[in-house]
Amino acid sequence: MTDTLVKILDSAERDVRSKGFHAVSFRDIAAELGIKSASVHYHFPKKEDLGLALIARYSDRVFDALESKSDKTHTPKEHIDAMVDVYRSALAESDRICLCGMLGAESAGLPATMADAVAEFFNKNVDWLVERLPEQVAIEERKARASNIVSTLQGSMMMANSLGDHSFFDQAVSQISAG
Amino acid sequence: MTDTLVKILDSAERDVRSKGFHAVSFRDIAAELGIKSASVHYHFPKKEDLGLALIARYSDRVFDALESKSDKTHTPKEHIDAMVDVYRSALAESDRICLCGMLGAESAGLPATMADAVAEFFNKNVDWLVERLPEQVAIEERKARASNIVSTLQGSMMMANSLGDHSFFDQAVSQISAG
DNA sequence: GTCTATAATTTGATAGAC
DNA sequence: GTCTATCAAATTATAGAC
Repeated sequence: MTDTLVKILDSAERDVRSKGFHAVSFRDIAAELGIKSASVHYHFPKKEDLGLALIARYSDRVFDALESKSDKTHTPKEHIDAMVDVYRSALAESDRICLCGMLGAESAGLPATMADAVAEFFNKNVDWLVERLPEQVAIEERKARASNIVSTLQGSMMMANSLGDHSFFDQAVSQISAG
Repeated sequence: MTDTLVKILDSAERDVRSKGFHAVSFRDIAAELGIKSASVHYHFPKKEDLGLALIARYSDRVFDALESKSDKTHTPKEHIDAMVDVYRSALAESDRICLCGMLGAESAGLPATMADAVAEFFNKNVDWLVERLPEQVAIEERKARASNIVSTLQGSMMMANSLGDHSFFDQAVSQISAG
């Protein structure tokens, strides 16, 4: 059976991804698991500890999925498609936006350690793409294309969520060029 | 001199756009103006009232700026550039993301009236572009392009904010095609 | 319109029993 | 590891004086 720590992270991730970090309380999380808030504090003494654990786990999951989906692929187009699929799945499976999309918006109101971890997630996303875009394209152009793609994925997730229409995501990302 | 109501809206907008709706309190806003929270409640009895007023004012400002910037322009490219400029100015002048970008992320944790107003803002943004893209392009394709552009603007604002680098926005939106 | 005062609730967090 | 109990602070919101 799943242990409490994982259940706490699962519940907290759901809550943060739908309402934001400040709108989620230890009591909310505890109540969802049928335990007390003091038990949540046992696993994560400070809210910041919980936030950092959420970001670390989420980032690992995204990059594991990226490696897995692009395992046997080689072309830039296939790598772009892999990232689009990872984001699409994140939206479809949870009906929620990206954890770091939420925290990136709230950035200025978060502990600096969390804001830094979120920024690192974004940099890693862009870098992952830059390394897989066509070599013959100038590095500055590759950076621009990668920045554009990750921005589009983040923005379309947020808007699809707000509009209550997942097809908005597909519509918006359909315009991402093969580069 | 500016009256209190406008000062409240200005202060609240700054706070919500940097930390999120739930992270902002009536006391925060009052303290910034050197008044008491009860005085803020006089102008906006419920927090929801304040939120709705913020969205209405922000939306009006954006569409006024769009009309103004695209006043004497005619081509689709000029209209796209106008919208990019409006978003760039919103980021540059405030060092903050779009109010509705923040609230769209927090959507599920907001009063339904606010979530609906935010969704309407996004729909109006997309529609504004759809009406200005080339007529000869099929309507579905125009919708996809418009959705892509607004998504990219929202996403790149959020990421530029998280990364503390406004040039990220310029890099990402430089890829928006003239269509 | 702004204030003081306060109610009712929620929050992050801790001490200590089991 | 989970609980009860509790705290200090913060939150939305209201009543009523000025």
